[in-house]
Amino acid sequence: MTTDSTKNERYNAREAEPRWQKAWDERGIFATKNDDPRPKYYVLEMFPYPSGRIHMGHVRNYTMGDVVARYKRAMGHAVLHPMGWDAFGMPAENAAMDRKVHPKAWTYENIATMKAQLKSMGLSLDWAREIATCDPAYYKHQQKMFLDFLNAGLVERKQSKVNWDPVDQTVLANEQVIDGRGWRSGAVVEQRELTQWFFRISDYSEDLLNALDTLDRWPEKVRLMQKNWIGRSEGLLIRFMLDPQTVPDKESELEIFTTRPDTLFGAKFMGLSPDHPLAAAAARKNPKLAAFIEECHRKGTAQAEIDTAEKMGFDTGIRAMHPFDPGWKLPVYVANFILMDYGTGAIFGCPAHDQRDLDFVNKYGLGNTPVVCPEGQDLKTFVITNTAYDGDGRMINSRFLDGMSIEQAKEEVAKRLETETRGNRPVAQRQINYRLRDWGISRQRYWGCPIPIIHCAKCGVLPVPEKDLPVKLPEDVTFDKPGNPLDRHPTWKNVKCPQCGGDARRETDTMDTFVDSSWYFARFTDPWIANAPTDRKQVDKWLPVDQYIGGIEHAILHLLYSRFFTRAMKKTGHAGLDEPFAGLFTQGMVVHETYRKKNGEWAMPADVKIETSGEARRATLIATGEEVEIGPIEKMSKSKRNTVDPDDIMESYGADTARWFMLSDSPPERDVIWSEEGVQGAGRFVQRLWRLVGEIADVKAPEARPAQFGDAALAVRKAAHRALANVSDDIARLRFNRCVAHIYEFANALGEAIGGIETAVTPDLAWALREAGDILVRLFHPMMPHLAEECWAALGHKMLVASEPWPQLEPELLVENTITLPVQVNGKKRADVTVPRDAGKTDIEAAVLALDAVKRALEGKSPKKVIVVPQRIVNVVA
RNA sequence: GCCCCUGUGGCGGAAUUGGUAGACGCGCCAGACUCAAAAUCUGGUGGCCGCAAGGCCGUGCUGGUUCGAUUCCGGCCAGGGGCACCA
Repeated sequence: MTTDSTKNERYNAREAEPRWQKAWDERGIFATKNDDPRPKYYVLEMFPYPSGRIHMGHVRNYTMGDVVARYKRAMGHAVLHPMGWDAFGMPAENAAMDRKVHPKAWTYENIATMKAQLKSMGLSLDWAREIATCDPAYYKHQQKMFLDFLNAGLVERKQSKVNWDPVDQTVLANEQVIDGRGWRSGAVVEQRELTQWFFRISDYSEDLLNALDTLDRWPEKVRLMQKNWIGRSEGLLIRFMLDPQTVPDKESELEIFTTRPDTLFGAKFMGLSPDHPLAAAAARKNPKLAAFIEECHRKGTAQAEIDTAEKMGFDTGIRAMHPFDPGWKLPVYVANFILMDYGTGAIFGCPAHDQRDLDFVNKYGLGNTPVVCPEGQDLKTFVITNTAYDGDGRMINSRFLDGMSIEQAKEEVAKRLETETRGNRPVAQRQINYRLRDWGISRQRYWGCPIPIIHCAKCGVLPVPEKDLPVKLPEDVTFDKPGNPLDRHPTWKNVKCPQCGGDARRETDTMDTFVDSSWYFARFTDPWIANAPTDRKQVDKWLPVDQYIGGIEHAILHLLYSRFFTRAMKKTGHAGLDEPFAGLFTQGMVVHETYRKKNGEWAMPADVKIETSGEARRATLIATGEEVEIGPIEKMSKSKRNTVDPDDIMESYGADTARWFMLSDSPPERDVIWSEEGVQGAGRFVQRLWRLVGEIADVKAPEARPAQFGDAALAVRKAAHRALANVSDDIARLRFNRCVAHIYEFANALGEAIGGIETAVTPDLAWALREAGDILVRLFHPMMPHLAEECWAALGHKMLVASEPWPQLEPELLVENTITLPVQVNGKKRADVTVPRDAGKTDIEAAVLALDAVKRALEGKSPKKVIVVPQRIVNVVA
């Protein structure tokens, strides 16, 4: 079939894409109305930090979200698909220090650049709802909620140990301490006790853990990570009496937490955290102990040190009495491996069944007694030397517990000790402990949301009165000195006490930026409301987010904080639900080959040319022709220079090609390898679709639907509706790589159908081809929206395909009249058999046994059994 | 150390969840068009044997369950991720 030569023009993405973006903008078709009566669908991608330019990870993330948004819109939903900026944070301050630009100017310039980049991707976003967390119109509400949380008992001020950088004069997060040194200054980090603000997330430990089971549209992996992070363990709090002759001051007992009360008869020592009050009390009388505790404090910030740190202890001289035998005295050690903020900061050590305790006793010669014996183990040969036994078994060497299982022994110990009282209190009680700690939100930083608190020498710590909100960041600050610019601002921090009117001081700490991102999804539902953080009507309407999409790196912190924050908002009346994200999808990274020059420097993909001959690939620098080594495929990063700039791809191939390639091949949860060949393949397909649609547009079809369809026409219609069914199902399940494959298949089938036309097109086939063309364009529209508009127009439609409904499936076209079943003999495929769709088992069996291939495979033997699985397979067992 | 995931052609991956292994794409090979190139189109492409028809082998390794296993169960190997002195 020949085509008009004018239709042979290539599709020009660079010209077409801005044109269609403008058309969408002018018609405002992506603006969401809060009074839209259709069923709601809220799709959200994790909003970006305005670092400067978008990267390929953003392209992947936002493409996926956009496919879902466009699909749901076509399915008749009122879709909320907003975008904003996680705009507070350290990089802006670093830029201020390095380049003398104000953080605010730097941030807003980046936002402008990145917004233009996102717009060039053709995303169907409602930009009218755009928010930036550094805007006082946003953080004012965050301050209001902080005060509400404070009133509701969800915020607390307490002392805590922090990593302190003495050069930059700021607190560092654990991730910012590298090998014991500050990541910016390189100074040795100190441990300091500071008074900080905390959100009481640990009050919700149990709820946050239990509710994970209700999040059935979250990846199992993320739920598991959160479960481990919350870290629930059941155990027993036991009060040990101390030997009065050995105790300093008025201490008389020591409370410990254990999950293994069954091993109580294997105890060899008691351990105290260096921060334990009893350790401090003992140190007051013992300078050597005090020195040891000091030594412990100096170490222990750097991860590497903790990994390799030797178990060290110091005998306090105090002796504890065994709860079941007052005559049995246990030495009380201060030990460097015991944490103050878990349990009670004190343990009893059972070396035979705990590796750390074993390492400890082996160093100090305290010995061990096994009390759990593995099933089938000979008691006489059961000795623990260097490896503790933490498996199952029977109790031994344990008096009244002997012979019991671990579970029985735990229960027996708990029962005995919780019914025994001392000073009107039970000696032991059951307790559930969580690893999750309260969320410290104080940062000694400028570029963050100010904590709305005033410190008055007379009246104490006071909230800023609501009428004075927002507490705005002053803009006249300097970054020439280390430390927090707010702290040395001449006027900002000096205020009058709202209670007594005397001189008072503002809180100069700002909030952790994770606070900003813990509620932005709620603000999107009505970003205009000025007198409250949220409009309850809109929050109730739109939340939870139906589909949240982002990187796995946020599996714990951001997602856990948001879950807590939503609960806190519920308690203070700002929201009505517990779980903000009904569906979560974590996408994989974008990775790329690395290229290394002879001198060891990395080369950028854009500067490298790849040649292939046979199976060998060779990379050379375009500029000089120097051969570079092709290295392993790694996450795109500045350090390895294996990044590809989205702008370059948009420029040379267009947004649709980039979007299509991002969705092809790799399943969305896995890493995708960005390759030049892959992009070219996607670009080829864009042109192929354009030609194919051009050919269909040339077909003269009757207005009316024909009453009858011939074989060729029916085949086209079946291919179209099968593709429709498959693609719909796969988009709904976010299996974009399969959508892509099905669209390829469909385009291949259509291409063959048109190529097979020899003379004139019959009216029924012409009609079927036009129908198939319309379906094809609407199917790929969510992935390649600009090309789809261009094709839709070429097919003669006047409306935008972006506001067209999804095609109607005709299910009867999915049903075949005859089916071809594979035929196995003894489990090996030998033939196919084609039978009517509703053929009975006996008919199929007869047809199968008549096949030559089956007779041959049976070698004259008669079959023992014929298994016929309807619609699936036939297996002949000889 | 504890917990979890993954392993299929040269490559990315598919397989209706126990029923034809390798869809679709990339790459490669051959051909058509062209003075040539680009672009495009056609055919081939897991391995081995065979002119062919066809046969044998094949989803990390190794056992098992089953008429039938990439899929389920046991053991091992390899790679990746999370937590990490949490008592």
